[in-house]
Amino acid sequence: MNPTTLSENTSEQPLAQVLSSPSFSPLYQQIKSLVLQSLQAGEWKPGDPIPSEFELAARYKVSQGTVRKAIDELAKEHLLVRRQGKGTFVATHAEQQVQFRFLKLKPDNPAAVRQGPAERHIIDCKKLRAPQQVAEVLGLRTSEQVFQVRRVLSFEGVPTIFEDIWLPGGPFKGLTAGQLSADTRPMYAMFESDFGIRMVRAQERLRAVLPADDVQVFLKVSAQTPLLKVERLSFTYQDTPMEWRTGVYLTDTRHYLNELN
Amino acid sequence: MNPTTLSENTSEQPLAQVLSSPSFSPLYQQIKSLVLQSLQAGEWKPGDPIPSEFELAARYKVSQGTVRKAIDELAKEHLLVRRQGKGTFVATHAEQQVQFRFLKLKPDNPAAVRQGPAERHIIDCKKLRAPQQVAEVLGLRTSEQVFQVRRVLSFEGVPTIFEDIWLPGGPFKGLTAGQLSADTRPMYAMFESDFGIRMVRAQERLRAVLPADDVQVFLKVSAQTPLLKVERLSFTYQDTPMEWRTGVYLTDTRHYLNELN
DNA sequence: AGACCTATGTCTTATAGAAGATATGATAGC
DNA sequence: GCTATCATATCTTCTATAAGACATAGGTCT
Repeated sequence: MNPTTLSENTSEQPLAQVLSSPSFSPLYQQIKSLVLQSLQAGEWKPGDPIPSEFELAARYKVSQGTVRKAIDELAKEHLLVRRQGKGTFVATHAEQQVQFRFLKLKPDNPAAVRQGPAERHIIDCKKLRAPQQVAEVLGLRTSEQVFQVRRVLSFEGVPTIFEDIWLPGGPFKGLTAGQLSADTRPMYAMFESDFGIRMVRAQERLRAVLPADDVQVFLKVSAQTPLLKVERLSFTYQDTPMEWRTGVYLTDTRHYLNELN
Repeated sequence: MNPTTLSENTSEQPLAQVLSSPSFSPLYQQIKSLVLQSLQAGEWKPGDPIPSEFELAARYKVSQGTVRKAIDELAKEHLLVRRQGKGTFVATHAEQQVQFRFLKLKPDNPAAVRQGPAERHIIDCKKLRAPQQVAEVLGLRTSEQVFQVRRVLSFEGVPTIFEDIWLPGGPFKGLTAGQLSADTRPMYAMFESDFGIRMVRAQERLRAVLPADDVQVFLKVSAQTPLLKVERLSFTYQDTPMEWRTGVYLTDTRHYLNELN
């Protein structure tokens, strides 16, 4: 027997990969992958507790410490949340008041304004064939359907963000404008509960631009107002791109905050 | 005996903090702090190896595994670099070709241009009393001296970045314009080798602006060209602010890349 | 309500072997 | 005698396992 990779419940053996196997990865990394698969398969849903470390250890036939290291990493990536004395839970966007997980636009003077939730206004929600560029970034064919959602976010009545959101038609089958308007939760929370899609990571490209004609109208700004353009590609499990979003932010009284290390 | 915190070499006891102590932190966190202190004190200089895990374990009177966990975290924060079979080394900006650790301005089309190093041009380097705002962010008094460095970075001959850099006069005593021009390494590498100052983390605030008059000249752009303004506050060990930098980036053929998770 | 038990995650210690890097010494060939 | 090569030893980090002490949360029994 020569298990270079770890599948579930194969034999009674400790399931340690053989030495100098062609492509080596530590045991705890393999466990991490297996847990990730269960996560993606929906075996445990957001908010649910996953089995205890000892149960998982028995299931994968490794020690509890190895499971722990795998879970440690998943917890650091915010895919799982540990609660001492209770268990380990699948992370969810719905629960916490992290209003917008990826939105990092902060008021310049936090003390002056009380940061209420943003007011949201859906402009439209259309279903259409994927334009060339959208198909490319989302890994679709141009023959496939996508949703296009356009909306404006306002803070204290001031229109501040205009967003153009593209979603693949398959996974988001049944999405409607009404649903988008009615839901008061963050958009990613709705993706999770209504479509079972959890965004895991994202990549943003920032630049400074001047507003296009329609943006001038939506944000009520002149053609000379510089705006922060944010192109965001969001990924779900397994690094599958699931959302392509381009937004323009008004940054006269707010800024995009970024922590580096 | 009731050691709630861990100091070096106190007694022969295992040095575990007492239970339910008022402010509790795990042992490995305390070790981490101690290592951090040695790092800051310059006991081990950038590039140097630190003592082996067993040596540190003996020194702090804890087990090797605890030291390991402390070092794990420091390595994840890029303060230390582990090399299997060789040892653990103090991270340095000098070595790697990570040309600019915090600079995330990437060409839109990486394939088209071969990304050579940026050409640097120092405009001036002055020593003056800290202006109000600079004093505030750097935690100085307005009576204290600071250096102001202004420079332009160009890519393939195109002036792309104009930066205004403020450094506290004390730690950077002796800095000259000539030194800045002569050094071909990244600026943070010079800070490290010449002044023993290592930037550990930074915070950036981004917004879109139109160029001021002088910026128009330096970057050769019109008054209507939108620019990405980046205000960066960099911290050294112990979260001490050590550099205040405001830059404007030309983002017509480049973008600021950000990874979120 | 209070005392107690149990299940869970957390922190520390300990042991063992694997793997990479380096130094040392023996040996073979010239 | 000198040098090149190989084997070995030793030091390092890396991975896996195991065990005990403890904190926290929930339930149960009195």
